[in-house]
Amino acid sequence: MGRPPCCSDKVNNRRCNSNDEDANTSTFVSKHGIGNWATMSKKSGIGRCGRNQKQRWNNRLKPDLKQDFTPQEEELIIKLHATIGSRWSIIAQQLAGRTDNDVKNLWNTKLKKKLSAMGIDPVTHKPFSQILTDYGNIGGFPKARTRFVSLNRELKGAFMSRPEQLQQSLQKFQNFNSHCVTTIKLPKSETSEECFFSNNQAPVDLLSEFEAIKFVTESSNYNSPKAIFLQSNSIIDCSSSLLSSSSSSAGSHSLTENQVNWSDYLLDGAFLPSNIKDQEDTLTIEEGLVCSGAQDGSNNVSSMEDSDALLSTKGTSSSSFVESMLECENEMFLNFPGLSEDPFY
DNA sequence: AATAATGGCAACCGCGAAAGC
DNA sequence: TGCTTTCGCGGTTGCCATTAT
Repeated sequence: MGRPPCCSDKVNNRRCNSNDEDANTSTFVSKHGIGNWATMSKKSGIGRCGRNQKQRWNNRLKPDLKQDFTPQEEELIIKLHATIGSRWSIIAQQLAGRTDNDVKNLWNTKLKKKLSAMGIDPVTHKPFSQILTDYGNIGGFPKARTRFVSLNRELKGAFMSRPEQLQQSLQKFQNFNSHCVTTIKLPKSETSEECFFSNNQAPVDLLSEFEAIKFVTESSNYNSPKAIFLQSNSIIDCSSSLLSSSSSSAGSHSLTENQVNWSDYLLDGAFLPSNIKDQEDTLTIEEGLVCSGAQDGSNNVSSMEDSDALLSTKGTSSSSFVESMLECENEMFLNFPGLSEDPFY
């Protein structure tokens, strides 16, 4: 009847680990490899729960574990967290030699505070001011938000267990994306597709694909066409150091190669002041590209002055754009029926 | 110098899904 | 098919070192 119990003896679940235990575990693993930890616990005679032994091995004893996080890794963690939330195991798999526990601890002890200090909510990756604004405006577009949650639930399985299916889905999405771009008559920059997909790229760059899905999701959110035109360059290209960027405020929009584009850590183009966001839909696609710096394929974001200048000279015809986006959205849900499902059923 | 507060890291624990019988 | 256990994951807690008062 069922498997034998792993460990029910709580007495042995001590919090401390001795060097002897570690050495014993390492010896056992080197001899027998990694397998049934409950069995290992018994055979090794350590007297610790197999589950704890495994945890100890994975988190501390494994030979390929690294010590300190680099600024690039920190940035990647922030970016991935902004996209998929606290899926530490998935995030950790993108960082060689890192454990989910390490990533989680880094986030809780360092990165969360860092973002908060920058005025960015580490949960939503929006500025606190934006959250306060939203708080007074509850009831916006729950449909789009629900879809994003649904996406997150599906991501793990899609990325971790069915790579071939993922490639197929990505190809489908790429076709859809191309069609969508054509539909809304988007002047396609040479790098725009490469940013999100590469047909020959293997293995799949997880961050890029997350960005792509985020791209679709944002496209279905009616509030920010800006996000559609932002280039999704590699995080490594984006900046060199989060640590050295304390001087780059949220309002900084003119970036050099080594500066952090803090809007990358936000969702839904949240840095835009509400008065700009409200008028944003009135931009034409071409002007949107100009605003986002996408026309030249660079990662630079144009200055607020530029945006203001454009906004001040624009008309108010937004219906064609909205219709285009709705059309794209409908087609997207035809291609990806799962997106329309309620995440809790 | 003593004590309290804080921060960082490692381990613990509960839950849900998967797997074995 | 149902029960039981394992496994993976993520949130929480405990411990220790450092800093502040």
